[in-house]
Amino acid sequence: MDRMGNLKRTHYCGEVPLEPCEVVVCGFVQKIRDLGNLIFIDLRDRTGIVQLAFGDGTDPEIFEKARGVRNEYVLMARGNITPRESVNKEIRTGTVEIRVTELKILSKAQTTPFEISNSDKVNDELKLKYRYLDLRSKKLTENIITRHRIAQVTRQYFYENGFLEIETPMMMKSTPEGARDYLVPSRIHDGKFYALPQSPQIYKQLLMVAGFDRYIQLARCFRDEDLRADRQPEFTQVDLEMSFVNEEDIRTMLEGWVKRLLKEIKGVDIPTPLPRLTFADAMNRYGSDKPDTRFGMEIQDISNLAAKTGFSVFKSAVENGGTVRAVVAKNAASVYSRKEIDKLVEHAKGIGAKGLSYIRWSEDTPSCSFAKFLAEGELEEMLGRLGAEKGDVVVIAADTKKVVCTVLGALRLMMAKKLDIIPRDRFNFVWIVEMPFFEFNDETQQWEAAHHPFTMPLEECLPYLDSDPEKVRATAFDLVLNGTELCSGSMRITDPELQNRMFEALGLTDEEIEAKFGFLVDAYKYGAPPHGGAGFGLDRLSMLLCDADNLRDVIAFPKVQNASELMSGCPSPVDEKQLRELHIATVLSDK
RNA sequence: GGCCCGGUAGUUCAGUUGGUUAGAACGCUAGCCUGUCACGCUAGAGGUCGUCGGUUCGAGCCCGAUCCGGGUCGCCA
Repeated sequence: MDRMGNLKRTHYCGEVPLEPCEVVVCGFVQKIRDLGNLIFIDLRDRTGIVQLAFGDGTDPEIFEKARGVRNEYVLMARGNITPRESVNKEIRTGTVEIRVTELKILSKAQTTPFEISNSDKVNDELKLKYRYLDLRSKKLTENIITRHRIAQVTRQYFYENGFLEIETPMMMKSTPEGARDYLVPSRIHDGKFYALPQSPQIYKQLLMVAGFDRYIQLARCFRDEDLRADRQPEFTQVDLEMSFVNEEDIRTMLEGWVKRLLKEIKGVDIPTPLPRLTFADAMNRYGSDKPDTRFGMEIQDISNLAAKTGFSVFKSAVENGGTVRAVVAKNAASVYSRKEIDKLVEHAKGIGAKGLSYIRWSEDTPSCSFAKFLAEGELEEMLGRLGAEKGDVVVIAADTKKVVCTVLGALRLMMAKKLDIIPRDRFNFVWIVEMPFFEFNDETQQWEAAHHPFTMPLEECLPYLDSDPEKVRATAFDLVLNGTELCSGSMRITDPELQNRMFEALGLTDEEIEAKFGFLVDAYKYGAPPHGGAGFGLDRLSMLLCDADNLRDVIAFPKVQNASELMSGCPSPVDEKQLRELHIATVLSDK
């Protein structure tokens, strides 16, 4: 193996000049093509690939050395950029090659457990165990670099707008409301714990009280909850807070940022202001608080029509204050056979529906699951009202409004995916505004705060706070992109009395309020600018801008479904000695 | 915690009704090859069929349990 010595890299592989000159490049061996008296090596670094050529005038000693090179060896090569005899149009440097005059093998490599250039197809478990190898792949390298650029544009934008980047503590007070905390035991304080932040929420509000006026942080956040494709236990949030603004001002600021990002990262112009939907509209039309608006198939209310029929399921739903609604899937009859529709029905039941009615119109006569309850002409009237035509499939749910919307919202998405009618490379942002302040918990049969307890209700809703929780809406808003929730924001409560009422509404006693949030309530007694802000999921945003469908593809060292990391094997047991120092005794579960 | 999917050479996969020595491609090793870029040709090595148990004369295949990974529901104020 060689040392670099005095040799210095002059160019990255993917960025070499395309005219004759001498260069020094470094990188990993992507591919070797040995033709006997002629050897080609594709050398790869984070910028791309360049071809090294040996033979035809190469010093015999260097040629012999090149013969010993294997995939993923780390090389440094000096040589002359020379036009190629035949061009590779796939890569930027495809018109040239480097005739090597000096070759250093800086590191050898064992045969890798999978081929880097083919890693797309390899099982995730293996790739995650050797994450550092998978990160060499083109896709992950590009994603990680794109993420860097997103962070860079983000900082630039907010700096330009007068935001200060301020770090908040990673070890903070545990506040068990909401998601589970990751705890950090204290060695010095027997039996006491820090928590890792679920978000810097309280600190950033206190920064406003401290007068910093505009704050931004690319903040690491931690939640000890189960994972999903779009949920990691450890994630990064573009966290910001502004003083002397209203929620409209916050949204405008965010829109400017989103517009800049899409332009600089994707080269796409998105019109601002971004469209907005009230929470109620989103639920009514899309059955979701994070609607994918890239396609239609909106939910239609046919309650009054359905109530007239002889179908008792429809009638009783409406009579009991519920609703009957439908989604029409255009030209779906060929894809949705009876069997496929049965699957839909099963799925609907899995998410809370008692059943599902449908009309499948493939032949001249539509086949309708509740036809025998209908009088002459009623089916035609229904189809006409829904705008359904031959070839379409209609699914109908009858239940409480909440169940109907949720079920049809899920089916709408499912069917659209299967029918492949969702346009890719569209960026449909939508604000969800006028979020409800409380939500009804079916289990406890109580109204509970839908957001964190610092969220300000809408001014006009304050009178209903105690009397009529259902009517109270919050200053909270979400930003949704293509059906993924990216951002949550709101104005904050700065009135200590109102804040105390909120804590009480959450079921906290005075003692608990004092112990957990006393410092925050106190802070607001010393002069607090009106303020609000938002937290924006950087990982999810990166995922969407990289056209990835899993957060793992935009996080360098992600965790898997059971929250462990396959490469290092954490979490792992620790020494007895460490536990004793931390005053910790473990109680293992039966398993 | 529930439901669904997956686990066979290093990798991606195939494997018939339960039946002889478990195959292919890529990768790897060796040899040949002066313009390749999915280089080509020849030969070779490489397997605890995730693990444990059961049924059977006989299990990659059937049954049970379990581990690992993925998706999803619950959960994520």
